[in-house]
Amino acid sequence: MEGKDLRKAGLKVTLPRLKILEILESSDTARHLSAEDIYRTLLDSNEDIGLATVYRVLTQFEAAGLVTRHHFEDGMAVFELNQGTHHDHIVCLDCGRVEEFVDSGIEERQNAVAQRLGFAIRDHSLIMYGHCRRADCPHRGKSNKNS
Amino acid sequence: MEGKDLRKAGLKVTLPRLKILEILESSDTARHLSAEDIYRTLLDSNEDIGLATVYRVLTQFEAAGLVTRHHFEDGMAVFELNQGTHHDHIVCLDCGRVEEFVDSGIEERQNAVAQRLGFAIRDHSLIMYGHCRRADCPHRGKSNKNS
DNA sequence: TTTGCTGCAAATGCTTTGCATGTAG
DNA sequence: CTACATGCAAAGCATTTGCAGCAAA
Repeated sequence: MEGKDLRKAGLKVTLPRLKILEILESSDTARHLSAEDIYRTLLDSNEDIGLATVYRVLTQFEAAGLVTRHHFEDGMAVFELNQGTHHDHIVCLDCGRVEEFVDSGIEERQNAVAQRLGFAIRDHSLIMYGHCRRADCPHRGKSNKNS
Repeated sequence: MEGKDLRKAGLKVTLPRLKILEILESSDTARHLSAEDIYRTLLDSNEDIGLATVYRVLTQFEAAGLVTRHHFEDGMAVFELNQGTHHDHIVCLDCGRVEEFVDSGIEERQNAVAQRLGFAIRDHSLIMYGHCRRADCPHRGKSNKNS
């Protein structure tokens, strides 16, 4: 299936890469996984894949444009499958849930600002942090991520 | 002078803290320093202050609201003296220069988005990365910071 | 077969911490 | 004098890398 994507990226189609791709695809709700998250998921699936490989594969995927790496405030990097559409993020400080959004107005004004300051923008990152109002969000003060 | 700020923050007025505060204040152009930057500046001033202390002091300053910690893409954290006014950042990928800006339109739309998604925003971070067009900016591919 | 991939363990780089000493209040 | 600060060295954590063995094409 998505072995094609790997080929196109100049990467051999191997089990670790397919598995990791699969995990990134299947995580519908919280599609923003750290290397550790993915590693643990692999262990749970009885896959014998090392953490170093997870990092290597994710780095390669990033270089190939398959995934994007984000640095949220907690330090640990999270990876997200690229679906072509650009979007920004809003992170719940209580439950760690991540929502995505696009606001064309924000995008426009960003470009205007960049132009005014004489910058040729190559990339940008907008992340808002706050408290969501979902019923299942535990307001425990400290964030507890991964489901 | 700013010993007051320290007192108000519940921190004893010590040489390391004053010196670090001073360094953060005096860096007019590139006011976004990493712990290492500050440490080296201290060494250059023949101050005998350990790197661990720099980190401890900066962390305390952050907790006290005196400085803000930013995580730009290169991983290393940078610290900026808080001057009350909120602003976002645009970073040059070539020379590492950081410009600050505020766009009320962006702020407004951010709030609108947050409200629409049911989030109570506590904080946000908008950073743009690009190439500036300054004469003294070396387009050397890799970023070379500190003056 | 040949090149590239993997696992493991060791190394890295930034940041934090334990502990004995020093110093502000 | 007492509590908090500091310096140093060692620890911690996420991430990267070296290397010998393995697997895809």
